[in-house]
Amino acid sequence: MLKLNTAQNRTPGFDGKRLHLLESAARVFSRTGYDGASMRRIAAEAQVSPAGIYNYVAGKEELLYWIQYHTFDSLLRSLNRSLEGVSDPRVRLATAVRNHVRHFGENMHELKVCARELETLEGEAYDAVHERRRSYFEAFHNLVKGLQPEQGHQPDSWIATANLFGMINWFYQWYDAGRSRMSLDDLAAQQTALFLDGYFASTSNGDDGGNE
Amino acid sequence: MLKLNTAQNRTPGFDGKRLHLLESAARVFSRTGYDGASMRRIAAEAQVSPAGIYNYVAGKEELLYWIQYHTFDSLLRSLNRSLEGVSDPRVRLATAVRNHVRHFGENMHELKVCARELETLEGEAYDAVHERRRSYFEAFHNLVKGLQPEQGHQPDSWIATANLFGMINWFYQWYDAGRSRMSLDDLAAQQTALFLDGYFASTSNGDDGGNE
DNA sequence: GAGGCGTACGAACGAACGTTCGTACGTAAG
DNA sequence: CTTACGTACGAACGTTCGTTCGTACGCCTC
Repeated sequence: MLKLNTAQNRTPGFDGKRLHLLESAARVFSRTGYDGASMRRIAAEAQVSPAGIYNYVAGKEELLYWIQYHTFDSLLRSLNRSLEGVSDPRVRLATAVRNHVRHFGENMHELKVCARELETLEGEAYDAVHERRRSYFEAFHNLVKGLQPEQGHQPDSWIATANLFGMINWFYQWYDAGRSRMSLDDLAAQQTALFLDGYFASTSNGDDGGNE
Repeated sequence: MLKLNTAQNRTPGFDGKRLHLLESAARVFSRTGYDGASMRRIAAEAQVSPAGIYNYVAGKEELLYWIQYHTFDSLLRSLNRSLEGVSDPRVRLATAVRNHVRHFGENMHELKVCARELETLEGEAYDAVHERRRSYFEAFHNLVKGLQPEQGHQPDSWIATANLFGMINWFYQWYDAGRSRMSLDDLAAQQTALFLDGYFASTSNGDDGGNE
């Protein structure tokens, strides 16, 4: 199961075409869901014949796998990059949330697929994506734990992180990038403030809650 | 489209059997998604023949419709019931969250379907469910707005409510009722405290943030 | 017993699914 | 020019889908 399309003799432009195919698939998946999306529709979206898809991926399953793996991997990568040189715990968390929300806004289709089809893959493919996802969550969990260096043990930090993930993942359900008057950065700041200081403090202050 | 199974001469037990069918369908939908669920599997889960389903509903679409409509409707009903006689704004919000989380825990399948298949239905069916969903959200929005009676206008209360919904809706992704050491009520209290006072205040206090 | 109706199911329908096969075209190496 | 190979597609495969049809059984009313 899940025989990946291994490296072989390729034509220049192969990678670019496969990337284009993955983007098209992500669009269709985000619109109709994984099961509701047909290879024929994906092919039409990518302007290829249905059979032509199989020159670039081994099957429908691998399309979803690459989309999810690439998304979590690049999320994690850009997170680590944006955290470089930032030391204040509150600012670090704010940076992470901003990175997440920006990534969401710019790759709405991919992340929608990642949020909705978490349990679709099975076996090795699921495990591989799960590992990246877990790493990303752990990164956030560490940021949350880092908020309180004075306390040795914080039993609820895991659940607090899970709730934070709820806020920053659920917003794809209601946020419309083109139509909203609020920018992605403003939204991220508000979510950070809400998590750190709660609704009262984050709204009675004019700013985002005091992160430097 | 969406011709509902109108009231006709029924046998006693008809409603009970249909309810049982809806519960079976909700289980299958929550396991494999709407598109991934086949009528044959739903029939097997309900211990009926595939053709027998059509004695109780007009089709697959109506199964999802009834599940979603009934879920939001009973959520809204139990919310209003549990708010009776509660006046303190913070306690009202805590009550609403507790009601939501309890309902989630007791009807995991149905609410999972409601969270994941929000955009599956179309036309009149979607509109009917959407109206119930909107009413439920508005109820929460009013509770949030009620937290600050002294301020006339709170522009971000809508977004804050949406973020609160993120917390209390996303937890089906990680909460395992049977395996978690935290009760549903404790979780609800923690989520309320997190929303009201933020991570610092809600965890440095030992209690749930001061409700009652 | 005869008739009507609600309920149940096996069989079958056309449609759509993911995927494979055979073939054709274009290009780079021999 | 010939050969080899990556790329592309139309056609077709077997399977599964949601749904319908015809029929049979059980129960109530005459």
